[in-house]
Amino acid sequence: MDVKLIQACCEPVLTGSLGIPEAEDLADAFKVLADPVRLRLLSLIANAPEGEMCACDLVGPLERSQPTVSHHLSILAGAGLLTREQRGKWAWFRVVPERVTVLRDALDLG
Amino acid sequence: MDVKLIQACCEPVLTGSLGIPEAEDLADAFKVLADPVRLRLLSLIANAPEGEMCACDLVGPLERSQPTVSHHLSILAGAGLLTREQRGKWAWFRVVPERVTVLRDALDLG
DNA sequence: TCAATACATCGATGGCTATCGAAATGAGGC
DNA sequence: GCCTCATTTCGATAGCCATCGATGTATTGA
Repeated sequence: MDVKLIQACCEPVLTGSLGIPEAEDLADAFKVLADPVRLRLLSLIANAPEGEMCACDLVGPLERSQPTVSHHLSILAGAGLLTREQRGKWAWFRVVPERVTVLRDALDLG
Repeated sequence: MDVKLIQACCEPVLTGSLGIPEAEDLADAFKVLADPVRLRLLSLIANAPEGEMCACDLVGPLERSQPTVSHHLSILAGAGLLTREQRGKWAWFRVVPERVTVLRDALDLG
């Protein structure tokens, strides 16, 4: 995947005319959300007790191989939807709600 | 594409634990938005003078072939994001804002 | 009835991506 | 310096999807 940082780029889709580059950026951003494994990763991490989770505890619930989970975590982090913090040999992830808000705002109505 | 009707299915991603089927439905819905041509179609139609546009006036601005535009219009209509009305030999499309809202709500924060 | 226009469908193709096993990287502990 | 464990990266594969040309269908007007 084309892991590009999600940024506010434009008026909401329905209230302003969307240029070609803006449409491509937005489409890339939605592409990150267009996978059930990534949506569940976001959900699991956002609802974790301390708002964070270790990668080691994410493989089980998702029923995917460890490399696959790592792949999706890296896409989410690359888009800025997750932060990654290394503590010893474990990697801990947190959701960045502001990034989700950017996408939500793109769907605002006039 | 798996053109499935977009429906409110679940708690927002970040405030409730997302089950497997709900995650798949949501991912399918975001997949519809994850294409620059479809985003520009939504934008063009939503910002048209009367809130509607004829398919014949959409091919030009998009710089895609007529079959390709027709393909994307059918995916958007299948997802319920557009309505299609046939008038004589022309097909007119309108945005259904409530469907967009369903996706926006899925991105609400706790 | 015929030609022209608008749009959808079909079939094929090229590119992208999710997935996995295997190998590499890197951090702790002994 | 080794060994182990967590994680990432690599290479390969299978399936999906955007795209287009060609064709089919329907409507309008001459």
